[in-house]
Amino acid sequence: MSLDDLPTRIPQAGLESEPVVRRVDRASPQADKVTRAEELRLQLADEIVRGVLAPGSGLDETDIARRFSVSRTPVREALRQLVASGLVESRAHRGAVVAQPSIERLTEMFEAMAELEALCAGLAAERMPAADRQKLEAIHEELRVLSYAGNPERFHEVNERFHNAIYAGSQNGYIAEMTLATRVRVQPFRRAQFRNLGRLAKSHAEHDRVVVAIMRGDKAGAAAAMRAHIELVRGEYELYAVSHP
Amino acid sequence: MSLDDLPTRIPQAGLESEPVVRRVDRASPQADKVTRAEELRLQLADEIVRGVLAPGSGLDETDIARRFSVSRTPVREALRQLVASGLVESRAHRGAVVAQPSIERLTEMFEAMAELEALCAGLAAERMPAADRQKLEAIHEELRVLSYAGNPERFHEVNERFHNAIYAGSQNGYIAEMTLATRVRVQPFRRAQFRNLGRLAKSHAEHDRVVVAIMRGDKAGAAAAMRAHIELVRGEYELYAVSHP
DNA sequence: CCGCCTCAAATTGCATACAAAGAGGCAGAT
DNA sequence: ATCTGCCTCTTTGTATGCAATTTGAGGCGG
Repeated sequence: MSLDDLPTRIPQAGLESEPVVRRVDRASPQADKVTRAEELRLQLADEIVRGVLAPGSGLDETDIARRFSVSRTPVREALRQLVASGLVESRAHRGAVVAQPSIERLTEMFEAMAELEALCAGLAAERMPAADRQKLEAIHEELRVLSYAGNPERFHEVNERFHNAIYAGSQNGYIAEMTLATRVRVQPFRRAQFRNLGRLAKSHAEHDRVVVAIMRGDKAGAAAAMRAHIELVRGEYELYAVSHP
Repeated sequence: MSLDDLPTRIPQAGLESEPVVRRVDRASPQADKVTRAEELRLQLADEIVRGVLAPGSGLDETDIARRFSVSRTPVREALRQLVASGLVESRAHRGAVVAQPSIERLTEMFEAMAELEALCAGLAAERMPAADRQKLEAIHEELRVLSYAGNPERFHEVNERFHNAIYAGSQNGYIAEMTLATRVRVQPFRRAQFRNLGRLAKSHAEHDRVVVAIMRGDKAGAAAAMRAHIELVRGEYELYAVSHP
């Protein structure tokens, strides 16, 4: 899977509850798979990540098939892929549900995310091409402005571009994908992230230390700053208390 | 997926070319899914990892279905999961093949593996329970003996137990799974690893530095030693030169 | 009164039939 | 002779029907 395949910043679907598969017509060069299973996978992943489908929700194959006007076959394939990606859990003959990791598991995922993001930041400090460093600074500046404007929605969007830029800066697509995948899997549990506006400015200040270290080529500093950032961010989250059977 | 689900050390299938799905009757507590798709997934993953199915080999759905005496449906589901796990690549209407990453991609995967293993080793140095440390030392000792005996087959098996023990020592299942998954994905390209027996002793010496650091609780030392080990190991591999379309 | 066993309903797993999309070959034109 | 366009054939994608398994409820026995 490429970085852009993951459903992190899929265009807002609005509030249309039309039970129709939304065409994912992006201008990407390699026109993607146009199979129903693939569209379903993206659609369902999007809904899970955006919280439309809450963790623990049942994913009845027949229901979903009816909802999207397809047969159960592509639904099953989409669900299988979502299981493999970690967004969905299923047991044989017992149905599938949106993944609902235990608190311990979530803690592990956050720790992994901190380490992976720190790794990316450190590698970026060493290797990021000058042009990309400038772009990173531009995004960082954009975030500064947005932190004043106080638009959590838009801040969240640009914030993801910021982190993605650092993943790419690692110059290692495999690590970048792992990191993004982890971010995506944690996403459903960080819905309330930028609710309080004070967080925006704090976040920007933390970012600043990361950016400065990367610009300096300070590998250890960038990694440490990013690790600290993620750990602080983690503290702000409302981790849904989930009980596990 | 749990650590044990991954097909790293699946019991030898021998040379029986019987086209019958082998029952995976392990004594694990939670009896696994017994669906044909799941058995196929394990079987195919095993064959890919063991090199029976070489990178680039075509995976014809109908052929596989005939070979295992099942319909195409479970075959398709197994293939989809393998695609998601990275062992198989497929394009719509064009079939699936055993993943054949480019040299650049393989290099990325090795770097990721080095970093992940180093992370695990560092965390293990900090957190590993005393009992598990003793088990690690026991495995390490076992490897020492095997490095004299000069049995590459068995050495490889115990070597995996060694690394798995360190993954587990991180006390972070998510990171452990990522690391193992990466190791599995690289596996098809490191077949010739322990061909020359001199490598066994060298490998044990490198392990020794890792173990000593972990026992000391020396996080940075353990990480550095493991990173060095993986990078040395990487140098020994014959990376299949693959051309990419 | 509690627990176990049996049975039925619902849901997933699998098989088969059909549709659609690429790939390759052949023919005709340049 | 070569290139291009069409046609066919192979392979994958989808739909639908049937089989198998789980699970809950109800009855029977202790």
